[in-house]
Amino acid sequence: MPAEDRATPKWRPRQRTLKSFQAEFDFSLKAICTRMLERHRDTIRTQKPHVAVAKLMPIIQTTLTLANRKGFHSMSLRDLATESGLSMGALYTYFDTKDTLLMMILGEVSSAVSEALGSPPEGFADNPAERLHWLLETHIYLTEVMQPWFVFAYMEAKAFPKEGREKATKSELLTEKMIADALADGVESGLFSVGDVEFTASLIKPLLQDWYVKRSKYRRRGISPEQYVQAVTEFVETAIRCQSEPLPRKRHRANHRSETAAAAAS
Amino acid sequence: MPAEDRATPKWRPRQRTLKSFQAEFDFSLKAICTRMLERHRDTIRTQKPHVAVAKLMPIIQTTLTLANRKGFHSMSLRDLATESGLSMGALYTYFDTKDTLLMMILGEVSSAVSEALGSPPEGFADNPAERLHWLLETHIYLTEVMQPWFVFAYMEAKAFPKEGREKATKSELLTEKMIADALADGVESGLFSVGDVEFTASLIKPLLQDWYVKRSKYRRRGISPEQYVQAVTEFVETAIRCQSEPLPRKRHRANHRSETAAAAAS
DNA sequence: TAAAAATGCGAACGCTCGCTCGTTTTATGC
DNA sequence: GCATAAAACGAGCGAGCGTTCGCATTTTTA
Repeated sequence: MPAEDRATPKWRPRQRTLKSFQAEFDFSLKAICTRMLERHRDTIRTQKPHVAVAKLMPIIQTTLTLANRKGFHSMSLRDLATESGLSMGALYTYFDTKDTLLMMILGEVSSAVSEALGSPPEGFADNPAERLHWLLETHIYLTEVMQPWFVFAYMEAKAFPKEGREKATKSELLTEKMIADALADGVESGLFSVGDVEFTASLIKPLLQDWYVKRSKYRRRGISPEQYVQAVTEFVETAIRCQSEPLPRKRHRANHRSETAAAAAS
Repeated sequence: MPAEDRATPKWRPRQRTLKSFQAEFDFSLKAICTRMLERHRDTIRTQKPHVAVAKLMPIIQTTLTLANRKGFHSMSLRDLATESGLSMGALYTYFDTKDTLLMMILGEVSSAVSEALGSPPEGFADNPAERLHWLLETHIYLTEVMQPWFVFAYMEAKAFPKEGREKATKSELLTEKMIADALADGVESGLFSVGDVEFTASLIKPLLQDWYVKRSKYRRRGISPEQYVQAVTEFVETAIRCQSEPLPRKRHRANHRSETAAAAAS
């Protein structure tokens, strides 16, 4: 039951959906593993690209599954070999160290963040609310598509070599900075009423993280990515909206409060 | 610079502080280890209570430090023995298994949650806003006082034996349920405007978790627990407030928006 | 102060880990 | 269809893990 189906008063702009995001970016396992191969031609000893990608896919897939279940450290390479249908020796043609495997995954996560969030559509200069909405929306759709990757990065980053921690931290701060910038924009143009934009940005961030860290909770409740986008946007906008004037936004529906209520009630 | 010191218009109610929370509950390391000993007299082989508590303290302290740095699994008992100033053998008079050590810590966390959040002051029946405020405040102060414990529970719970996971999950759901109840109360009395109370509660939760999971971030920014309480309360209340009538609350200051702005700006 | 109880100690054990390497199997080119 | 290169294999290595246990040391008791 997509939100678009219900009766709506008057005018309804086209909402960006998970599907439209997926049409825009290719974050499929295959695509990611292809990029991964390109970035690690030096450590991956397999010559033929199509063979390498074909084997990388189950390796990475299984790694994410096992590591997210028990922790990366607790996942033994023997388990990984068995589950992914390879031998111990074969694994080592795709990485030279268990830590390298970790870094390969972290690298794809942070580059995915840069790619998806790094190039916002133009024309946001005069519309901070829409810019903020785009940020939240894009982040949620990205982490939806790459959920196990982001959980992995979130849970394992701190435990590991310095380089990995820095990569994760930098990626996190980038997101927070972008939110803060959008907020600052809105404050400047008098649309938002925010005391400390950076502090507020750091309150918004956990709302985005919860979507992938606690994904199963929302799945259990039947909350779709689109519904989550709407709820978070609304929650945030209501909290930061300048009381004196309402927030006009092209893409947003008029009577949004009661509507989310209906959408959210499973 | 506590909030109480600044000039304030007219009437100012006494705000609950971290200090007043600490006066109410004893969640010092010593107190927790004492409770821990009582709960595990069967597995702790040391006879004299004061000896047991005296040794438990460095053991637990070190465990939290090392596990939060590298992960519980990656922390070896040899490291733990060295850092806590005991021998391998001595460790095993305080727990019979590494997993037991984990469970002992998880147990204290979940019982601390029950104790602190389980008995709200009376007189909230007719004031949902204050009830919600009390919940957020208490949770934030509790996790401030026991920060390493909560980080430990948050990061390690999923990786470990079924019993541990269930304990953590149950504790989490309890908190969420309490928030949802307070929200439902507010909706019923017309003070809050919330579509799905459970969904909204699950959006509020990550705001509470962020305080201890990302504690260093807020420390770096010079945000005090009191400031965080105020910011989160405000953020949430603004988002859920029923537009038609304002939220009257005994303990809240009048001009709170601009004030938080000042407080939050380091 | 000597006997007894409580506690601390750390080498040793069995096991699993990440990782290597000589061999076997599969794919490619002529 | 054979020679050669590419890839997969899996037993074996040393290291480090959690855990044990007999004995040394400290503390209490009488």
